[in-house]
Amino acid sequence: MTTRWLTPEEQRAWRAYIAASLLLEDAIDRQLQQDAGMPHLYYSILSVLSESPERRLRMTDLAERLKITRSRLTYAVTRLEKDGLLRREACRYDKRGSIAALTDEGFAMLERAAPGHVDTVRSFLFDRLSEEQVGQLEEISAAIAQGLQEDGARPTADEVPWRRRSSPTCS
Amino acid sequence: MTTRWLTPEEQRAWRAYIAASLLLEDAIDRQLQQDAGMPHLYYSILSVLSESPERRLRMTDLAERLKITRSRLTYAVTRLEKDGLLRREACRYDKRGSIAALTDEGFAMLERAAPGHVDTVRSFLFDRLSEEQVGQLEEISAAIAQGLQEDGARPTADEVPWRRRSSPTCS
DNA sequence: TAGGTTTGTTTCAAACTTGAACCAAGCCCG
DNA sequence: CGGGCTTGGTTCAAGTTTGAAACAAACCTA
Repeated sequence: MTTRWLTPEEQRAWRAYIAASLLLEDAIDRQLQQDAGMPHLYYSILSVLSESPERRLRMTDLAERLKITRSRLTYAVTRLEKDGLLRREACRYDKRGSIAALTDEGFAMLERAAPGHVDTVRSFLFDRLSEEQVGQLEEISAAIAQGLQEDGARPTADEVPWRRRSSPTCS
Repeated sequence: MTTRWLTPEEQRAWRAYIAASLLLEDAIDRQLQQDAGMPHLYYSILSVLSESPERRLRMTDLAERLKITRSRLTYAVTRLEKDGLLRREACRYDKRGSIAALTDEGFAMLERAAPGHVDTVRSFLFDRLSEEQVGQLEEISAAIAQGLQEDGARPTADEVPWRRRSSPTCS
């Protein structure tokens, strides 16, 4: 079958999207690096932890929520642990498991950095969009993410949504 | 002034967006790495070059179109040059300048890789969106990008849009 | 036209990411 | 029980990105 190339509209959308996502991630990374000394992903790790029961989560669950590989998470957590912002704990129920737990220092850092971060997201993203567009963005993103989660994005034959095992947090 | 936190709608949109952009870039990177042996950015460099007059562009212009730093571009171009996919040429009009020129081999590689890449973008992005959503995505992206280009995203006091100097390609 | 500033590009070290390989520990089933 | 397969996590080398510093050529301007 012969390739179906992108229409001009799709071309424009694709390029605009690429540019926007690069610029946005860049701006956010820069702000957080400046004000909190860490890139966006690392901030997100702390943020997700802070909202989890007991402020702790198993590595795999954390990686899944953040949509990153375990390997990448391991590296990040090692750094954050070195900085004292979180601590690794053993999992009582599964001796293979390790749990990332936000420290008080980590929580404090988050509280300190959050306002600046939110301001940035607001001024670069939400201040530019109408309320309607915010809704559209969510739907579009959800559609994309959904497509990428289920099928062969990260090909693991048996990782089917209705069979999620979602191990308990061990909390 | 006290921080204006994100509304629940904004929260959802933000998280969905982060997840989608991570997953999408990941999938595209993986496909291109597999099929063309290079990450998405590197493919984009070749692609932009292929559409430029004489298939060549000055480093700074290239960096500007791709929304990346010159430093990052230098590294990428060095690698691509090593692979024989492009060549660096001196700029006749400005001895500081250097020009990246797509080689025939680079163009051939692009022709070989393009169908697979387009398929991927289509199946992970455009096949999931209605025609309307494609338009919305473009507008949203354009709005974001615009905000990030003009003001202090990359703070260079005199880099004001109406004073763009956009040096000629030396072609 | 010399000297200072700006612009175009590269370099360098430190940080981060990737993917494959590895090592346990759980699980399964004879 | 006792292998063999799966799962949770880390490790390692190679590749990439970052930001600041270095350099050189071009552009003032007095």
